[in-house]
Amino acid sequence: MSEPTLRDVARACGCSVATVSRVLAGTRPVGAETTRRVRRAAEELGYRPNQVARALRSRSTGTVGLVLPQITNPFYPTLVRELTHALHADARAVLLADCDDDPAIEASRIESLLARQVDALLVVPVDAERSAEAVAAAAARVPLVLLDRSCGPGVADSVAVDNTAGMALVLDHLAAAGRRRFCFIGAAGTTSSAAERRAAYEATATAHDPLAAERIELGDFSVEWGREAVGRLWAGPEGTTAGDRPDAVVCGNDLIAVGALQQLRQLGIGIPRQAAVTGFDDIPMASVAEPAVTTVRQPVSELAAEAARLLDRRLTGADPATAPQRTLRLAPELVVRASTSPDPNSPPSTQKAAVQ
Amino acid sequence: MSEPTLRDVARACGCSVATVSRVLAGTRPVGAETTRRVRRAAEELGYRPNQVARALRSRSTGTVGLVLPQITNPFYPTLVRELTHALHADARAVLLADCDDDPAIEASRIESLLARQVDALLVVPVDAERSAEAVAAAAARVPLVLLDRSCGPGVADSVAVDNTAGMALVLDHLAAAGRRRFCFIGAAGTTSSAAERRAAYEATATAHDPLAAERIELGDFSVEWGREAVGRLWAGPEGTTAGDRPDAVVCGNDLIAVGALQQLRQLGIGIPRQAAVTGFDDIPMASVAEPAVTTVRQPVSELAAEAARLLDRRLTGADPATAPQRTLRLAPELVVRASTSPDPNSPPSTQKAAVQ
DNA sequence: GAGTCTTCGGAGAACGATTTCCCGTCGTGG
DNA sequence: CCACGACGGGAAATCGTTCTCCGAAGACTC
Repeated sequence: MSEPTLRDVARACGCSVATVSRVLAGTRPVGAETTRRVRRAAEELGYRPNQVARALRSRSTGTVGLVLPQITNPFYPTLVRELTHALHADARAVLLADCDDDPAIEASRIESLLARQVDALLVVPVDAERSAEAVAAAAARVPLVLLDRSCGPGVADSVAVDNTAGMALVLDHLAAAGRRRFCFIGAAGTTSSAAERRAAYEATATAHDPLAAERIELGDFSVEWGREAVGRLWAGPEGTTAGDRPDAVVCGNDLIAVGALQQLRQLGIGIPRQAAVTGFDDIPMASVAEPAVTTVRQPVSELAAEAARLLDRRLTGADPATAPQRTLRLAPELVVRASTSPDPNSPPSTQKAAVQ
Repeated sequence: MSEPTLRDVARACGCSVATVSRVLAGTRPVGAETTRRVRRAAEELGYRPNQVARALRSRSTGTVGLVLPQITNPFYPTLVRELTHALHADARAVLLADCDDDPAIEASRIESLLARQVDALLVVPVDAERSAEAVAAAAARVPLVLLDRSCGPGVADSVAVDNTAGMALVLDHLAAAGRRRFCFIGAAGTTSSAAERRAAYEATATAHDPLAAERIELGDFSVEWGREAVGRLWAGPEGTTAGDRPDAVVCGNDLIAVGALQQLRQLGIGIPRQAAVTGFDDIPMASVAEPAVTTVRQPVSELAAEAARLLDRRLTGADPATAPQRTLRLAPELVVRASTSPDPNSPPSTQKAAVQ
């Protein structure tokens, strides 16, 4: 009736559970004839090892928790895909938790995953500050890798794109195309990617345009905010002449860029003639917007592969706990599309950031 | 050092593990004074029940497997979000598996989830035919709910949108707007949503346009295919005059519609003046395309809620195995946008399909 | 030929919770 | 005064593996 167990197989082939376990797990050599008998019996009964029992005994579930701020952010599906495939290849399963961008939910999800005895956690923290406590507590209990965003220094291993380099690619590209009056639409809050991109913009753009730091609008990573922010920037101080308007709208991510684009078009601003627009992440939407958005592509596969590698080191490595923490910064790539390029017919070109 | 167990708590408060378990699980009344002592000890030690041990003993992991064809299809993230939230509310965790649109991978993922003793499975099958065997085998072992797509009759409980009703909404809307020459770009293969939408198009469109069934292009659910298919349709037979071109391009989903839109614009076809374009699903991309795509919105929250409810009935319900299988069809909603509406300034309107 | 290895297999103790018995101790009614 | 039920609590079996001991038997060395 019910699922056959090791006992059933042992009974069927007339030997002990220990022997069956050894044959099936291959942990110790077993006589040829016995091996054959065990294999046959297991096959005939359709025996499948119970992973829960195995996990209890071996103190390892072969399961990794993946904690995301909001899976509906179009940047994450690809990441999830790459991660699950990488982890499945190591015979690990993925417990998924979505946090609805709320640090409190995030803390409770992490707690729940730990209670389920995950072997490790992959966390994209909601917020650098408000996630820090829960993440640090979790990192003290299991190997933990921060992904895409970080969360205070020295908390855990971390893999992310080099936001500063990415922003530099964008700004250099815009400057090379003759843009001189920059503005930035980003996300408020302390989310590390938001903060890093903002800081990189301030630092780099000021070199090209002394007033760049004064034209910064901060909201959240959404299409709606992109629209609203353009409204604010273009409402501007009274008496502003067209010549004072920004000619380059640098956005904190692609969602914002898409919103900005919509609003600019509605205001009758020619893209890219009167204003160039750039995004960040290279989500699918960026390439179907009209005009297609120039953006910074994150190396998602590498991100996932490195995260899996870091986990593996901690889980199977020589010195799991004592090994020094690693922080990896991956080089992004500029994807030039029609929203900044004067010639919409030229094929989109990409440019890799220098490897650091 | 290591995580405290029931034994540790029992030792700390001077009573037996049985008592501690009873207090914490609340399975049997325990004296007031003892209860207090146990609670304090548990609190002080920071005791957290080990879910793996609990699962082994109680034969229930509180875990549900979610099997998706391809999480990078923008329709799924919202579904995943709703599902995880609904299941977390029932104190269940979600093991996620992505199949890369491959029935073989799907079968192996399902097998792996079953070995991990999931209490139930939520499956969006890759293909109605080639997924049937693995899904049926799984359904025989645990409660299983098919989501969004089905997979042969009588295999398992199933919740999906009413594709036929959705297609009817689209076609009626187009006909009411005076469109007369329909064409359809869909997905080949036996995936149930692909097949149902295709069939519904054939049946319904023919009523408005006798030639509708002759203008069908089948590929896959992607932007690229949308572009390519438009190329084919507009390449058409030699000598075709503009008056013979379709004036309505009905697409199997939004991705296809976006691709179609791009190609039509490139060909210089005015949207919606010369040709209307419609999609299906209402993914975020549909509303940011230019022009925004008229589409059929799937009731994703309801889909998730109903799936969770079906699972719950099987898991906690009166007669888990014997209860008759249920097939739910949810009513979709038409979202009219600029790709079919002559007046781009009028706010997008929505129209609910009649509840059946 | 006696002692020492090696090899193969079994018995049984974990792992950490739940749950079924069972045993005292009261209180109470006959 | 005794029997009986209710109640609080403990001992131990159980879930299905893994893994550590142990023992027996054959192979080898000196």
